[in-house]
Amino acid sequence: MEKIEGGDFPPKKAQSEPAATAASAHVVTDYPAKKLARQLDFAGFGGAAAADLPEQAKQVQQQVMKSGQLPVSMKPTQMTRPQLQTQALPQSQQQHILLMPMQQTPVQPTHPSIRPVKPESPKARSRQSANEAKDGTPKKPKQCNCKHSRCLKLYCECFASGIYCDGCNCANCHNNVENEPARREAVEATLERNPHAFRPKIASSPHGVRENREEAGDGLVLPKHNKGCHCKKSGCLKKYCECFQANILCSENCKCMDCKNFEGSQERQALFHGDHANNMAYLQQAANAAITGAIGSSGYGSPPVNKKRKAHELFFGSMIKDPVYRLGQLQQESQIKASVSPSSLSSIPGPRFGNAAALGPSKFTYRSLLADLIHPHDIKELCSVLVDYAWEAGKMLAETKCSSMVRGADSGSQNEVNGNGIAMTDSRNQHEPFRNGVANTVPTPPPPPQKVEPGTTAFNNNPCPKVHPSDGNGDVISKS
DNA sequence: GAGTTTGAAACT
DNA sequence: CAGTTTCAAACTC
Repeated sequence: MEKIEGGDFPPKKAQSEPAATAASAHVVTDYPAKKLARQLDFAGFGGAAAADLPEQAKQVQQQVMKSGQLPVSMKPTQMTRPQLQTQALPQSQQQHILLMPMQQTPVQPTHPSIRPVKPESPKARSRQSANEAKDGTPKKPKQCNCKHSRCLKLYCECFASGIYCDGCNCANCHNNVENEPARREAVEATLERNPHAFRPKIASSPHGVRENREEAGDGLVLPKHNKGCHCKKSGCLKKYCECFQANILCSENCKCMDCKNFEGSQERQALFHGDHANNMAYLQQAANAAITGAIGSSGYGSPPVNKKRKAHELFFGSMIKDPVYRLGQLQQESQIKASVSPSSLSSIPGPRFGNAAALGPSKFTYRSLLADLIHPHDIKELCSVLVDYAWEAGKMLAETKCSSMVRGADSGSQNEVNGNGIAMTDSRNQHEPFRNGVANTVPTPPPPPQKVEPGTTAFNNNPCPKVHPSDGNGDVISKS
């Protein structure tokens, strides 16, 4: 029995039909007639209201509705970090950005949700680089393998990310230009079920993306899963867990069982604690994240965790079992360490070092959108240069300090940090710039080394409110 | 590569 | 809202 195209959605075994043959005129008839005006909740992360969009955006929408593609030349009126990221994308990636059907509402082409890196789906991220051409040419960030969803449900990473399937291994795909009407209906249906369906899952804060981790002096941003995970068996330490996959700690939003994805978890630490001091993958990863952070990552953004896994393996080989994951975790810690003064570190023993994840937003991204533009050796060179400069600066500052100490005034400046976040009085840091993995010298965003105060939001936000065995009462470190 | 496990999404 | 089913990714062998 052959039903009208789309009439059997979800398509039970209708995979014989050519994906691209469906005439857009009569597609998907069993979707309830939804309110077409509904807009993707891209604004959920601070996107402008539709009415606020400039005329330019409307023109963009019109263009997109015609082509199904986001004009690369679009000029955002309010450049935000995600926007910058989008613009920084190679055109080959941008071409895959597509806009959700919004018949009456202008597009918000600059919202992170429509970035081609599929920030929304951690799953998508883990395979990102696996889809890069061997020559390094960036290709579609991911390839789904959907068989039954026609790539018109959130099961499909492409669909969930707001991009067309292209080169995927999916069957009976309707997530393409040829089936735009069907796709549009699917989007509407999805939004009907969940207005936030296309909203990023990982937020830098409960209230959305924030430009800087120290924004408004509110301490560090603590990214967390908007909905939280519901893991039962994975302990939230496998990529089944969206939090884990996004490389963030489980939060109070989670309803997981037997969660081990919390700071202080020995199981979690066991996953990424290892000899990484000279791990090039780690170095590259951290640098990558640092650059991303500097360029601008919206927390949810790319945590990209994994999908660059294969690329990393290509670059560095299988130095560790799961380099990407470990890298992310390691880098997370190293940035934390780098951002905290040595004295505060030394006063906090090991795993009890409080909410480490809360201290550093590093987990935001493991794959910079510039990753396709900046090669690892570039990063290495940059790091080398920075190391040199940091070294020189450190020496100069140390000399200066010595001078002032000789002059008699300084009685104890052990906690001071230089502009690069390097504790100048800590000889270990002076001589081992990469001691913590990467480093103090990785080009981290300008924000000077902040001294993390336990009283900050980050500290007060126990990522996992549940009481964990190894965490005692899940308390936070009290500075006093 | 096939089969299993897992948890989100979809459905009832 | 809770329970169940479906789905595709992650994982294992």
